[in-house]
Amino acid sequence: MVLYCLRAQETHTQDTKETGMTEKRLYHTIAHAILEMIASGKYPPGARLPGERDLAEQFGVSRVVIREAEISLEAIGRLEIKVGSGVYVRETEAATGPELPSISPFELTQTRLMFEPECAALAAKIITDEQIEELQATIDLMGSAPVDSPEGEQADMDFHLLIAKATGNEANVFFLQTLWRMRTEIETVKQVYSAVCHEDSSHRVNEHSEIMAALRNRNPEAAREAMREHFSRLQKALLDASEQQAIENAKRKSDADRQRYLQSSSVA
Amino acid sequence: MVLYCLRAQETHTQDTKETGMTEKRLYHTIAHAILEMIASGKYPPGARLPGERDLAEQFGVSRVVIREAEISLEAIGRLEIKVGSGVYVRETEAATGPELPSISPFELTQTRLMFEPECAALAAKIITDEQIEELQATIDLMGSAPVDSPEGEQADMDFHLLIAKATGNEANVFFLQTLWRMRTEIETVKQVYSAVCHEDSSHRVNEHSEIMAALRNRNPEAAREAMREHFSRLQKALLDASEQQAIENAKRKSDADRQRYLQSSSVA
DNA sequence: TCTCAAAAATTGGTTAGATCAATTTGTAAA
DNA sequence: TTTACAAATTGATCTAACCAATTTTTGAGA
Repeated sequence: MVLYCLRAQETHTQDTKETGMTEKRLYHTIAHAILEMIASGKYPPGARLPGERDLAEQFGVSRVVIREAEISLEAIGRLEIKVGSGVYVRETEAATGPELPSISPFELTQTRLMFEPECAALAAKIITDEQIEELQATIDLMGSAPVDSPEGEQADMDFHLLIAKATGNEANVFFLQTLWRMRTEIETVKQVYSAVCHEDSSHRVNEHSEIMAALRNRNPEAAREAMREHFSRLQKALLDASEQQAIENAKRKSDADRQRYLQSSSVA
Repeated sequence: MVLYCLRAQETHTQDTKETGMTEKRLYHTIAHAILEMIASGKYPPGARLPGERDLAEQFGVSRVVIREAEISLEAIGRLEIKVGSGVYVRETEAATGPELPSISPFELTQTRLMFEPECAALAAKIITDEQIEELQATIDLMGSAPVDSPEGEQADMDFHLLIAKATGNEANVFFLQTLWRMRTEIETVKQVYSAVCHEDSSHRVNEHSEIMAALRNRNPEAAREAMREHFSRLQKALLDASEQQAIENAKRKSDADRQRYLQSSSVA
């Protein structure tokens, strides 16, 4: 491998002129070589690649070229670059399409906090008895399913999705589905969410029940407020979790985040 | 544009620490800025971007960062880099974002009525003076541009998009863009909207100005209410238009029927 | 005046070396 | 054993060059 790449570098210009087959830019060649290293099984999904400095020496090129190659592979979802940690081989392969933006769990929760209470309020006005029954079923299921089980997750999604459907607006359904895709398909969001939901599940059933009650009474304001409370608490839980994860001077950041989000979500 | 990006660079570290929302790596920020330049229409498909050295100076970063940004955009097919010639905008464009469902203009407007007032309320709390200036520019532009002109449409979109950006939440920006895609890419929605906007444009500038005023005063409730009013009126206009259109369709149909029957009777 | 090849300017590609910031790891004190 | 701080690691960015491919300009010759 190393030999090949050294050769590729040394005879770089000639290769392109004589054969017209090898890549013109060095970083393309290197990117290709990195993909081959991964394909060879030397670096399985999740593994960490050697540092820029090591690779630069191995391939006999400058660090910049290594970086450019890794950046291009990151852009197409094959690598994940973590500052101060290293470069890792992505395992997803297929799931994460380029169609969703890269957002943080805080951003997702804030957007849900803005959108879903309005859905609940609208749904409260026109929800049918059958839909209320379906909603109740998801709550019962979530109460009996084990914590963190796929069934519990499914029930959680169904609850929110059914409320969107109860608005009778396909655009709302579409956005609710997209919000959920963000939660399950964006890697960083998925990790933080699942970490939080571990301790969070006890509150969830209660809060869903309160939303339920407001919908039963066809009370839009109460439904909106209950849904808001649901996500406000989740946002706080996320902040607490992020605080626990970063023990050091991340405290400053979390405090700033908390203050900002508490402030922004306080006005009804 | 340049102003925004310079700001992004200068306050880079602070941004990431205080909000946790903006991108951590500079070249991501620059890549995003380049995409915005393209989206603004300044560089249509096929056009050549300024050279690395120019962009580096404009954005106030080193050439390396510009290169990394362009390489990442090349990797996802948005740019084409030609050695010795320049960097060009790829014509692909289409198929950005998830596939849209088929919805009606009423559904779209209702969802905007639910979502965008919340964006306005949130933005009112944290919008910057620069962003307010940009917003005002879109209103001025819309006031001077001819009705139904592409410039007017663009200014309308920019107004709503800038408010979403002012929330500092990329998820909000994404949803706002998706809402606008629904308006422009779904055929039935596009037709009805353009029909309505013909008569509606006089109100639009006034309503945008009222939203503007609320944002200037950093008044979330007023901003929410003004945005609500904006879409409530639009919703009514849509209803009126659909009523008229239904009448016209009915008239046309009866005319056709009449003609057909007259014709058929004459033949007979 | 027109043509076309050589020179000059432009533009992306690469290198080297240095500094900064985030993260991880090692270590010593409590 | 746990905690807290120091040190090492690693990616991020900058500067200042120089190389190579391409485009533009120039000027001599037909």
